[in-house]
Amino acid sequence: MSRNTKESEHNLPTLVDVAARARVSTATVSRCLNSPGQVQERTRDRVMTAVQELGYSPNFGARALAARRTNTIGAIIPTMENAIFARAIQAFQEELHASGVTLLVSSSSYRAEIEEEQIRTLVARGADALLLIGHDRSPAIYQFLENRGIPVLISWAYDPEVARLSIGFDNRRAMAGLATEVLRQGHRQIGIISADCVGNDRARARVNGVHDAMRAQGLDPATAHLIETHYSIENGAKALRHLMDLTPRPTAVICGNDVLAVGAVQMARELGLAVPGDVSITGFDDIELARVVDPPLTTVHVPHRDMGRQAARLLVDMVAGHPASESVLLETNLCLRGTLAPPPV
Amino acid sequence: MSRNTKESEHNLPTLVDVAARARVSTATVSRCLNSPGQVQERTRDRVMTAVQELGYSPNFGARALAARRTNTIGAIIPTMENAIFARAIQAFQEELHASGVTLLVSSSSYRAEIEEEQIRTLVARGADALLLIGHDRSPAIYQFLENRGIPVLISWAYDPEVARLSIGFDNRRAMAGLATEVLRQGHRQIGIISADCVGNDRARARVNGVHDAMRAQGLDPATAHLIETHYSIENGAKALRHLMDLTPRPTAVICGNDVLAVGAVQMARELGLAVPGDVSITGFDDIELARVVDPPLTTVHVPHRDMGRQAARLLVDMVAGHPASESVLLETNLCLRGTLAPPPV
DNA sequence: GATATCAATGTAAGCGCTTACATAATTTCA
DNA sequence: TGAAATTATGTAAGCGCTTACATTGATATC
Repeated sequence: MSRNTKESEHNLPTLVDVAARARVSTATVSRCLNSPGQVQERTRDRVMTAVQELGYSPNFGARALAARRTNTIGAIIPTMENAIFARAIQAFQEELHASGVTLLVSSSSYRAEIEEEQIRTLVARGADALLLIGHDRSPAIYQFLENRGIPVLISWAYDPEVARLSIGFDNRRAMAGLATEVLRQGHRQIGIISADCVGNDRARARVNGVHDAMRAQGLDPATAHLIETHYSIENGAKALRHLMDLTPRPTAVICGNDVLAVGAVQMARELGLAVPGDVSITGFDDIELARVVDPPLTTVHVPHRDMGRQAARLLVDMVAGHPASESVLLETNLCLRGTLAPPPV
Repeated sequence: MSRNTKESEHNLPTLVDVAARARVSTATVSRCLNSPGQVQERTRDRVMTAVQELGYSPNFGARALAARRTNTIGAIIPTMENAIFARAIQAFQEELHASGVTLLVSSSSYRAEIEEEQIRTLVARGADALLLIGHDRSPAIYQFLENRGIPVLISWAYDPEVARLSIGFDNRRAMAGLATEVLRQGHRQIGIISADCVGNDRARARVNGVHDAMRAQGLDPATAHLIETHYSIENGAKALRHLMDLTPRPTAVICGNDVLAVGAVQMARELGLAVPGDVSITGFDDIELARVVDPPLTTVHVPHRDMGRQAARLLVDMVAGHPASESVLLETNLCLRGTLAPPPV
């Protein structure tokens, strides 16, 4: 590229310009900006005036290059379109902001290869640490992060089996709790609508949770009909229609999240089935939708906002060299609402 | 900071390391990475092997500094917690990704001063262009962006009065259309629940739209009771309760968005009022919630996803030096659903 | 009054990369 | 076969900042 050639070249003011205008060295300007205490008030005023007059603002790349840190934390979530991530990330960002840290977010559309690419991009951009969702990803990428010394915090999952530092809830146990309640109410024919379990440890754990509960009641998990699909209201609806065509027909449908469950509830209504009279339906997450749908959804409440906030604090500490000694387990609680009742007689 | 002193110092491989290992110059490595065509296959293989073996990945800051561009576009939205922004941003990102551009998003919590700070941060980080929501912001910040030669696209708004390039819909006209329908059905006592109009041109335009429709029917806009509040289901509910205490009581409540409207519908139910039998309620945006609530919300459909996608294309063109010649107007359409009916007799 | 101490500022060496320009190696063609 | 044209690679000068270390000048201490 030709330099200083294009007419459109915008020559932004640099530290040197500010220094010249304020009649000080670049070092002094830099100090004014980074540790104002070190410089005399008279000088500082002069510098700040020059900064104002020139409309100077520091170049992040240069700063990162010279200082070797960015005060930036990256997060990669599967999608912004699910309120749970939006909510957690919002809290995460607010908390980071309070610590003077900038957040870089990307979403991977639940695609592993996109996520990997984004991890590399964020690292290249100098993210000091990363927040990721769930454990499932290639060892290579974990190795990459380790080589680079980038602290990583896994969220949305708490799995005692995995050593990696994480903050989250026990998806399996939480779902087992809900399923136990479903069984307690007398259901024996169970349908499950889940996200794709491959590469999604949270989804898998939730399905396993249902199976655990069944086994505990002496039921064969294999009798639960499982449908895997992408998270969306529409897919939840389709899956329910499919389940309702089965013989014997499930009297309770346990969904991997609220979005699927809402779709299921709507389809049930469309099919002329009463919820929970003809079929019980449960969700997971407790998003706003859950209370808006009629009847309100029986689901598992997950403290998303709290998770986001705490994750921010943990990561800031990790960057500062004080990693938490162990993973953080958050509690979920059952929200028994209108969509669950005993099976029809 | 002491260099090479801390034991924890992670010395990442640099271009120089790769060059040494592949026995070529740094220029060649750089070329392999940026314009592989320029380098002979044999050499390239050697370089790529070295890159692999060292686990090299380029330093973004250094690259931006040297190349003077970042292939990054920034976006600032009011909040991630409203599905409309999440949805648009998702589409925006997908489209940018296809053009090899990285997206940096922040959310400002609807606070002007936070937004300004974030604009400066994004610019300092080298964003090649910016996507912003709505027109309302200080002239100083527009000046700042102009000085820096940063292309800006305003979204969510199309206001023929404003010269700035934008993509969006005519909030005022769209809301006037909905309000006209409300009036046509016979409502004369109107309540309005809006977001805070100060600093929010979209909210203001929507309120004005209602007023326009009233004037067109020979009604005095001052008779419409306006409540301004933050967007949330809860606030929508509170506002409705307030409106229902008024004498004369509004027979129709026009809400600034679906979130408020959903809150209003729920509160109506709580108060034992039938919707739309006792009171009609309308929203704006057509988010998923609108169809989930019972009865489904009469609202205005806005093509969020489409707006995000097109915004990405426009911005990529702007960065490439081909700015669109004029703002893009997107069409909205009325969704007449269950919450609107003639007033009780 | 000379010296030690301290605060304020300046000097200049990089940080890791891209790219204009120089040079070397290869191909083309008279 | 040799000069010209073409292609592949190397050299080195920055990009805009931070910061270790050097310098200066003022104040405190003997």
